[in-house]
Amino acid sequence: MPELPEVEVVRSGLDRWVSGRTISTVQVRLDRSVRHHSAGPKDFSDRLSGRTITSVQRRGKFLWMVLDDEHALLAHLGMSGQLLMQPRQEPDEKHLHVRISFDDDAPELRFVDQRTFGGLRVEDLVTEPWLGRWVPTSVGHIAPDPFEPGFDSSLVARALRKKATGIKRALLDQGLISGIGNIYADEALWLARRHYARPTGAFTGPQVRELIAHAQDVMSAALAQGGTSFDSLYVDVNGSSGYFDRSLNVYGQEGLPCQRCGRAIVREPFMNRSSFRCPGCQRTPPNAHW
DNA sequence: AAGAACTCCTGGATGC
DNA sequence: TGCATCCAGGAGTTCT
Repeated sequence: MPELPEVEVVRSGLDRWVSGRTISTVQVRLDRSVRHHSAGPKDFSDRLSGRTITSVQRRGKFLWMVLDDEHALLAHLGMSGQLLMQPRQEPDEKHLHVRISFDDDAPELRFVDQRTFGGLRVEDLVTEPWLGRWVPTSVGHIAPDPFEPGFDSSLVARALRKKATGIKRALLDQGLISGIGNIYADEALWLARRHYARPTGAFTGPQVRELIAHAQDVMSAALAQGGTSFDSLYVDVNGSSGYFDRSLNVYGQEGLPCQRCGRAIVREPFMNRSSFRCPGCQRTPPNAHW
């Protein structure tokens, strides 16, 4: 499941493969994959034909290709989305939903997505309120991620402490800080020895900043691993595969001993999914906000 | 209006 | 063995 590090691997790969190239035709094979493009699949294709991609950018888990007409092709990978560079003669993947062809002989760009939570859309660019950065319309409410120049953890801490909710809900709130998903939230909380239901209001500013620093650390480590294996035609999303086994301390580790205290990691229902924590070093706080 | 719940989806894993 | 159920979860939508 792509979170910030996995999306960044895709972004950097795409930047190398598609920047400067001109789109010839776009084939939408599954309308659902462009469902957020309000004007429909035909308009989606029409707006891309003839456009040249100037750069590939990212905020949190959103990535977009800036076009030469001041619009952007925005992509979100959802749970299982992949953006692949494939030679034209390569057989279609089972879940190939959108094919973007270029006016040259180099590989085409394919959007492949088994669970179809991801999608593509063409949007205007707008100025967002935190850094004044030029982003696609629907990214306008997504807060800066910890790797952006100008990211201000003090600002995040102030906003977060004002929320009436639990700390993990806040970490997952892309309007507060973006890029963090279920995996890295659990890992950052373990590193900071915090329970996921600790109320945001119980945190001091420095405690929030420490937690954010841990999130940065774990995502940097993941990015370092995902980045190493990427040097082929294949712009992949499973940067998680190598990372999963080696470095995760709590996520998916139910029943295994905590690397700090030896207590068995527990899995608990949370927001219709799961939270993993060590019952020894991440104690349930008073006034827990589930 | 903020915060929480619900919803979308597929296929591998699990249970009987 | 085969069928049914569970489970993964990002973010837009709907609810309270």
